[in-house]
Amino acid sequence: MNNNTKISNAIIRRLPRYRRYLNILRKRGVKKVSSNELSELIGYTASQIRQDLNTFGGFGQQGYGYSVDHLYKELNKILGLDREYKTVLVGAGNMGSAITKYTYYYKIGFNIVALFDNNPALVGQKVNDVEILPFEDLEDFVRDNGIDIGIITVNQESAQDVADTLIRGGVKGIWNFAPIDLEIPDHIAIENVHLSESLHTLSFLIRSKELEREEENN
Amino acid sequence: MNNNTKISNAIIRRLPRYRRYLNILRKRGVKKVSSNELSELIGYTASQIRQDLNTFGGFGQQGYGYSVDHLYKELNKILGLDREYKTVLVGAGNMGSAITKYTYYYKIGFNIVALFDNNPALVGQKVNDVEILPFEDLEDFVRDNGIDIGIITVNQESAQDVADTLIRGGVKGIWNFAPIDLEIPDHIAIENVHLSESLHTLSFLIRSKELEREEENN
DNA sequence: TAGATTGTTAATCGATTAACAATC
DNA sequence: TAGATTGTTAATCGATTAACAATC
Repeated sequence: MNNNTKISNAIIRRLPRYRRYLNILRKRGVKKVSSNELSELIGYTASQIRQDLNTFGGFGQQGYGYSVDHLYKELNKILGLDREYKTVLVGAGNMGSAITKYTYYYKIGFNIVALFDNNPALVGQKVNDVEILPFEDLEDFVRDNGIDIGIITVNQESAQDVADTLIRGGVKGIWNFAPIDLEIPDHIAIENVHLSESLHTLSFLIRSKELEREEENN
Repeated sequence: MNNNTKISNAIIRRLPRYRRYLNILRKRGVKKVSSNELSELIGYTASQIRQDLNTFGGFGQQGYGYSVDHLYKELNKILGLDREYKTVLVGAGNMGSAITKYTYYYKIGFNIVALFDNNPALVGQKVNDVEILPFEDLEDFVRDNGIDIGIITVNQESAQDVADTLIRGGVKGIWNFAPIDLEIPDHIAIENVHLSESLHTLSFLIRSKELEREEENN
């Protein structure tokens, strides 16, 4: 299925989006969808949609289209959403709490089983029934409980140390919110949410559109 | 400078990263840097770095390299970070509060001047000295105070309505955290932070690396 | 001046789109 | 069977890399 051919980053970024729209269709009770209909909905070309899906398998039926339900399930499998991930979060500050409540609310297989912080004032408290434990317990906890994912919501300075600890404990992936590019061995998955860079992108876009308008007025 | 040639999305996404690394060098007191040194640091090829920068102007000096300080300042200008943005946030829940405190902490020209929520229990409360106002005041507030940016941290169902209201009020850009693709007129800038899609990407990467390992063992 | 490194053109690579044969 | 739509190959487009002349 994923037959060792490296999937390009461009495709990977589109997959969760396909899934999201398929889910919408599914909830609406739509049974089948063609690449053309999907194209109108999602905004990618029909050709691209067919190409993308066909890197993973032939999920459609010629002359008919795609079964919404089937394609949705296949996308879940492709995305690895057909299983549970045991997750810990490190850095139980504002962002950490918000993320904890967020993943709790949208619970979809990412089960945060413990929070960690090195602030003694926070240790022992709970966020959504999840206890905050001291940072020094992190590595053992990860190892003993077979934790799959570590979420990093500490500051820039501690982020690499936290990542190293999580990896020593044996996590498979890291969801990083610290504004830094972590050094990570090749076999560990990493996904960054760089909020300030996102905000700077918005700033760039605002400025670009202002410049466009100025030029139009010339 | 930005002379109406459309900047590709690929380049735009790299710009904040350049800025981040230039800032690191600047703080270290480094005065000059070559595209080769930058390449080792950031991980893009030297050629790409020179290409990228030259879409905005010739910031370097042949035989010497780039002045860290000058390039950093130019990047700030390019990114529109040489000004202040008046900002409001709509949806003062967990994520909203966290984002408010976050931008407050990293304050870099994005000044959140008011929060909005339609929950009467929240209205009147404060987050970091910023008051929570009732949602029905949003449009007038945006108009009367010349708000530039609206941050959306409400749920999926209300997000489009919030966006419409912000746009009627006259914002120039929207930073959207709701898991939906907003319908936005062309002259408004939009930047999405789709956390669940980011998490799904991580899930995909974890699964991919597992598959890789399995194949190696065959 | 000689050495270094940019700015920029040309070559390559990869991703997207178009086209159409296969087939339901 | 005829019509529709996929799966897939071929053509195009755009982005990245390589190369080198310009120049500090």
